Amino acid sequence: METQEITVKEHIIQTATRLFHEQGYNLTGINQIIDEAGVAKASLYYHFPSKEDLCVAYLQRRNNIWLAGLDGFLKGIRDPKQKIIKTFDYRALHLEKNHFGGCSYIKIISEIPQRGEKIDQQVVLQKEKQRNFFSELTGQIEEVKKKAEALADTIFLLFDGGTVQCQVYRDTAPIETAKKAVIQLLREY
Amino acid sequence: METQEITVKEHIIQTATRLFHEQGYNLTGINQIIDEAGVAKASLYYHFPSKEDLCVAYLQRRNNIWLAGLDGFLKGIRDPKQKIIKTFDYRALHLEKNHFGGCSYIKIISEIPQRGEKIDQQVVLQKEKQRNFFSELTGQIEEVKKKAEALADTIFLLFDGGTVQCQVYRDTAPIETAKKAVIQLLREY
DNA sequence: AAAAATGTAGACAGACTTGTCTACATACTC
DNA sequence: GAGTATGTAGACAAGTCTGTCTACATTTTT
Repeated sequence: METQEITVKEHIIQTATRLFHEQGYNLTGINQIIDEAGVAKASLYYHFPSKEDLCVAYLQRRNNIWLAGLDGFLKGIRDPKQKIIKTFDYRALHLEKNHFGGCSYIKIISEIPQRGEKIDQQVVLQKEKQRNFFSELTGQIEEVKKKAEALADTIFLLFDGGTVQCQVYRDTAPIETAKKAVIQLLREY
Repeated sequence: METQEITVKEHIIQTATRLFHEQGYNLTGINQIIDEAGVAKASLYYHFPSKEDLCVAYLQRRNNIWLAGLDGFLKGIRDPKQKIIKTFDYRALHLEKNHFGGCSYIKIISEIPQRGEKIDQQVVLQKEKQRNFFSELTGQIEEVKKKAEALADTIFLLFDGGTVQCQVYRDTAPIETAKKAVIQLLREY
């Protein structure tokens, strides 16, 4: 386990991530996951008590990877305004790479309507993390201090709006439009 | 048939609408629809060749009702800017009434990943109708003429962003924030 | 060397799914 | 009055689903 970097558990999550995102959660069966991952069913249920728990792990991991990748993409940029704008470029690349599958979190709560349960809680948690990313940056813009939270909210709306419309139209145009709107918004300060 | 206003077919669509929106498309079975509608299975398949076709009918009907209801809500308002702003108020009411279930079209393409098929085409069609609603109004704002399309795009981004975030947070706050951003945007002209 | 952790392979239960089919009833049109 | 359209009731096929279980293999830790 220490010798090979990728464990069976990790391999299961990676396969589940791909399938959940490409086909959706409800249309992806446990049997397909173990087939494509090349593992035994007992191995999946050894690491994850249920499909629901596997989904929670997928949601956590996905945002961690997104935020880490974004961090690398923004490396070297100091200006918080530029960081915000560049985040939309990263989003465009990410959406294209993921075949315009949309936002994992919005997708999953569209499939799983039971509110207050594990998956729902995880979605709210991860979306809050995404919002906080923007509000930390708007808080660093000197001229804006008092309106930092409201500005972050508006940027986050454009971010999610762009993401879901890219999903609908299978094109990066909406997120590019969102980026332009954000640039305009930041120019006011 | 002519005597009673609500036909069996209509009753099926209404029940499907409620269930598709509350539980999601994939988690709602044909059997549940006919049980709750109180109709026979053969009646459903008499009016709709398949579940997919029922879904298309649901998507069409839903936007027609939304746009008709919106039209009534905006009756008496002349100023296109005010119409746009009031649309966000109507959206808030609508989302609350529908228990923050989000946008039917974004939900359904999150569940059904097969692009290019009937349902997918219907989603793109209805989202285009929604976008056109805004672009017709921005086209009526005298001062803005040349930027009308770009302005409509930004408003539509805020509209969808607000809608999906209301779904995540089960609160009208995001669509209210979107409304404020739109007001700010329109003040520039 | 014994024990615990982690793995494979696949049968099985019980419940669900969409769509087809038979058999029959009612209502409206010609 | 015959024919068509629309309706009910429910069995059925053929497939899917999640999760449990048995039986056994390999690796790691104690």
